[in-house]
Amino acid sequence: MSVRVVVGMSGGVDSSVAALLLKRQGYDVIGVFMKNWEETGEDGVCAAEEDFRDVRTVCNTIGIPYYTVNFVKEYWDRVFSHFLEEYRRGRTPNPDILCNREIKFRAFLDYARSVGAARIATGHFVRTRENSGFVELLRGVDANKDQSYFLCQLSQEQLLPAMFPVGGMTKAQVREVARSEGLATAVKKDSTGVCFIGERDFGRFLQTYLPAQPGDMVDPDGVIIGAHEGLMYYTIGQRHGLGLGGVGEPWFVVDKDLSRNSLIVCRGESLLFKNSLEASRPHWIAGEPPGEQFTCSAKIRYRQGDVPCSVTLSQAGCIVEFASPVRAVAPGQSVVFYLGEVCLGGAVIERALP
RNA sequence: UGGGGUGUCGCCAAGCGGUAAGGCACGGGACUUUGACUCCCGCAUUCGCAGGUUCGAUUCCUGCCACCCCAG
Repeated sequence: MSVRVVVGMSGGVDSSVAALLLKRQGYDVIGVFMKNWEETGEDGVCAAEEDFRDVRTVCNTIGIPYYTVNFVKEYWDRVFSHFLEEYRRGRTPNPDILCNREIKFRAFLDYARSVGAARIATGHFVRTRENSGFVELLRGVDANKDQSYFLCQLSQEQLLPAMFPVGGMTKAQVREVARSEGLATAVKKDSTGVCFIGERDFGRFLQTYLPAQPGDMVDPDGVIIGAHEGLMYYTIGQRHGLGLGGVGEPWFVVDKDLSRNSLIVCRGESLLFKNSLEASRPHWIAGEPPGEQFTCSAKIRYRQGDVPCSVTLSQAGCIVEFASPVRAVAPGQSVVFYLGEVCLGGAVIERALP
């Protein structure tokens, strides 16, 4: 009896190929499509329906059974409500990091076990490696698609049963395998936007859940130079959508003043560069931090090169000091730590330090 | 109602007789499993208005209008 693996299939190429590879390797593969969001997209079309059709087609091609599991309530309770709360506080959350911790590698893992599977797999571009009894999370081989940033909150318990069949491949190789095997998703465009929710007019999307509170746009000296529609619509480092013209360099959001409901903007980016930050609730994939104080590298947003830094654990969380300034430290986003190829874990950014 | 100055795209701003630079904003696209950033493309047949001179005017002249400044 071969080992049963439940593959989380999104309807995209990566998870399609992940399922295919596992099947080839002789596993007892079951494809499962997660439905985590109810509403239809802006065009009125339910993208999830199309995605499930693709999952069905691909599973038929590979020759594996497929099912759907509904985590709409779990997603709302454990991910989306927190997402809204963060925006309400004027912060910029990363729902997908939470989604991985709470849904894809928790609710989904529980589900897999309930159907007799010891392991789960996804199409994430990451790798794992066993090192003296621990599972390490490694960056994906394709540096351009590495998704370890999004998995920074996973624990040993979650990583141990996880398999990432495409983590050692490049995106081009994944597509080539899909093409040569005749998988329906071979040339399907990569999905973007919040996972399970998709590409949206973000302002309008937020507006349906949170009330907008217009206020002033002020420069660093406090001079009012415009009006904003609601602090939640902007994030630190943002340039567009401010509607501010005039002389010289473009304007950027450099800070938010919640007490005055004002958006602080400035011409040029110089004020956006910071040397250190404070983050809360650090999570270590190994279960323990490397030390009370240590050096590593870190990135403060997805698809950004990591910068050498030193991390010092503190009462509130940790202080991260960078070797070179980082641009646009945004509270609510995650700072994720790396030691070479190994993703150590991450913490939630609370504030930039001067 | 004496003097001086200025009126070019939503905002700045080149241009000074030869047939409207550029930046910001904005729109579209690319990139992207967050939000952002970035990149690419687009964006004034028209230069406050009306006349005149000229082969030809945003550029010269006249008048009018508007705004600004200094005087009062």
